[in-house]
Amino acid sequence: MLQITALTKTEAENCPIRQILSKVTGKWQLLILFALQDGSLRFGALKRVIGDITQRVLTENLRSLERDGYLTRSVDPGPPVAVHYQLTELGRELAGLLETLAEWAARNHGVIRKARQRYDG
Amino acid sequence: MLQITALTKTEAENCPIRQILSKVTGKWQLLILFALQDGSLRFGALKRVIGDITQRVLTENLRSLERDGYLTRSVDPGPPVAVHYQLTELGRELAGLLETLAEWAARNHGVIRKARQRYDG
DNA sequence: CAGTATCCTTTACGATACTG
DNA sequence: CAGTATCGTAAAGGATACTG
Repeated sequence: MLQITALTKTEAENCPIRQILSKVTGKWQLLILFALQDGSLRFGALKRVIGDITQRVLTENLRSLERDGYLTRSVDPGPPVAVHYQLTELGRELAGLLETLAEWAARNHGVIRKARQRYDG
Repeated sequence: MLQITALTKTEAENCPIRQILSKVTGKWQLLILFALQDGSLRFGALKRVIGDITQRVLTENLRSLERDGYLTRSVDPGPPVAVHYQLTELGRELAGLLETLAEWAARNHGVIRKARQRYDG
């Protein structure tokens, strides 16, 4: 098992596990992976499914996920052009793990909300 | 299952699952949970174990995790004072799930690094 | 349709100094 | 020892306008 704590600043920057986990960080990557679990989607559809993401941010996050190999981007030159995004096997694996996390969150959100109220009071 | 996509901006802000997952977001919460998995630690020890976190940021993140009920803070008034942080059952559950994720990252970081090189080239 | 470009705000984080 | 206070930086994100 690789070490991810007790690291100096430069070690931490080069830690591959931290780099990967930092991708799950951020509001959007997880939601994008979820949205693509049922099959490929075009840019516009993806934007509608997620709902509250801007075009610029969606593009940014798609590029980042594509770079790491979680999804593929394929252009069907029209006109009009149609760009399809689809999870890779790696992306499906990660999406599955994150879904476990989301299900846990769904089961426990009541408890957590109460904890917050207690702390704030 | 609660819905976490296709939400308006205000729905998203009130989505309990998104709120919980946003806690895993950020560089530090996950590392703090990991550091406390083997038992309680004092503030200073926790800081040393993580290595590259500042005092201010550690405090901030500990308060946030305490607020959600993932850990408890107990003060042993000295002098000198000693403050112990310890995972709750909820915290241990979350830490376990995140460890699964970290192990997956450890197994796949080679593949991901290669994907990045291909994309950048 | 699927983006870019620009500008702005917010949030996280870092560095350093100080304190009961 | 375990913080708080203050200041500054950087990255993420939001809003809006424009384009092949």
